[in-house]
Amino acid sequence: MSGSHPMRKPTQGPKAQTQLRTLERLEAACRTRGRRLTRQRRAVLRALLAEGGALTAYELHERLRVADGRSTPAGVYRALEFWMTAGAVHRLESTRSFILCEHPESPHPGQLLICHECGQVVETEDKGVAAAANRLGERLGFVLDRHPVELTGVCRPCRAQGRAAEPGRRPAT
Amino acid sequence: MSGSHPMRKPTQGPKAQTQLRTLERLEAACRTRGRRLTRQRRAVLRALLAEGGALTAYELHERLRVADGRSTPAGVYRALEFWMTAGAVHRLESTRSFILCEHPESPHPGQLLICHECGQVVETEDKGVAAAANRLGERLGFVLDRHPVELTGVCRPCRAQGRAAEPGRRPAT
DNA sequence: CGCAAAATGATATATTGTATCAATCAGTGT
DNA sequence: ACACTGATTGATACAATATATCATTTTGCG
Ligand SMILES: [Zn+2]
Ligand SMILES: [Zn+2]
Ligand SMILES: [Zn+2]
Ligand SMILES: [Zn+2]
Repeated sequence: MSGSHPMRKPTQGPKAQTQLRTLERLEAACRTRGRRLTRQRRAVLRALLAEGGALTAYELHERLRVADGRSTPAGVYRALEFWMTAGAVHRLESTRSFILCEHPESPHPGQLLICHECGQVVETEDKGVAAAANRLGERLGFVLDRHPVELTGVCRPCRAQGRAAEPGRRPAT
Repeated sequence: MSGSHPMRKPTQGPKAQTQLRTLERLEAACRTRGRRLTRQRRAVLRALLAEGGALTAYELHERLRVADGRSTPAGVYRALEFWMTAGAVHRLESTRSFILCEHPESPHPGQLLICHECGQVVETEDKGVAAAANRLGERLGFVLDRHPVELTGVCRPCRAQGRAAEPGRRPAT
């Protein structure tokens, strides 16, 4: 993930501040509900926050191993599973990576816009997309779940920098 | 894929007929354009057609190996890559599997509705979802590519059969 | 035919994700 | 503080998914 996209800047802007508060809230909520807030789980959450973007399980493992040699892939996956169940982390299927949820306060059918040039991810809660998807589901007899919808494309900065050839699939020419 | 979802019936209805014609058209188109239509590529396409649903690369490899012991995972992945570039096959990121495109005649930003109980996949070209996604992309500076959007949920038959507990994520209770 | 480009076969390896089970830890009641 | 109980971890092995490399074969073409 981060290795293959060296362009992403790990800014610590107001978004990170908001996430930090959210994180503390999440951790607290966790404790008071019988779920256990452990060293490893906390470490995974904080590593994702520090990164400010998506990381693969093994990238997380590498980072955690620096501070605590006992980290294992299995442990990282277990922690990720825990946080996904809690709604605090999303899995990006298209890049096999994981990212902090930006609105963990409330359940939400969201969208994840992913730039396949720089790896940037933006999370939204667009009513239009959600409604259209639900209508489509109804029409076809599907009850959609609330996993965020992944939309891939090219972000503005990447287009400006000339990366991003033709968006979309090449026609079979 | 098929192993984990024994409920899917491999119907050979009118859809399969349509796909067969499409397949022949695709194969012919391929030949006349300098792209080579080879034994292995044809075998992959026909295996997907015979299945009538999604298969993982290794499931394809197993099927191909029966008829031709020389099939390798690498070869299967190469053939899949070829057909995806040609727009004839879609990759389902959420299940790491591959499926024939149901409308390969024309390029399309489509949707793939995936039942996570039975593995059924329905491909659509819903204007509403496409438009909403594009509007969202514009608003955020993203030019979306044309990979189909994956929507997961539970299909009607599966809901009727009592499978499909609560759709969506459990709130962090 | 004889060449060059495309594709394959064979093999090795990288990446991503789970299973198992004994040891440890966190919360609970005494 | 102490022991009890179930959740969690550490350690290890392994399964599943995907790509890299390169010599050989096939294909299209002059
Ligand atoms: Zn979210
Ligand atoms: Zn970008
Ligand atoms: Zn399609
Ligand atoms: Zn179903």
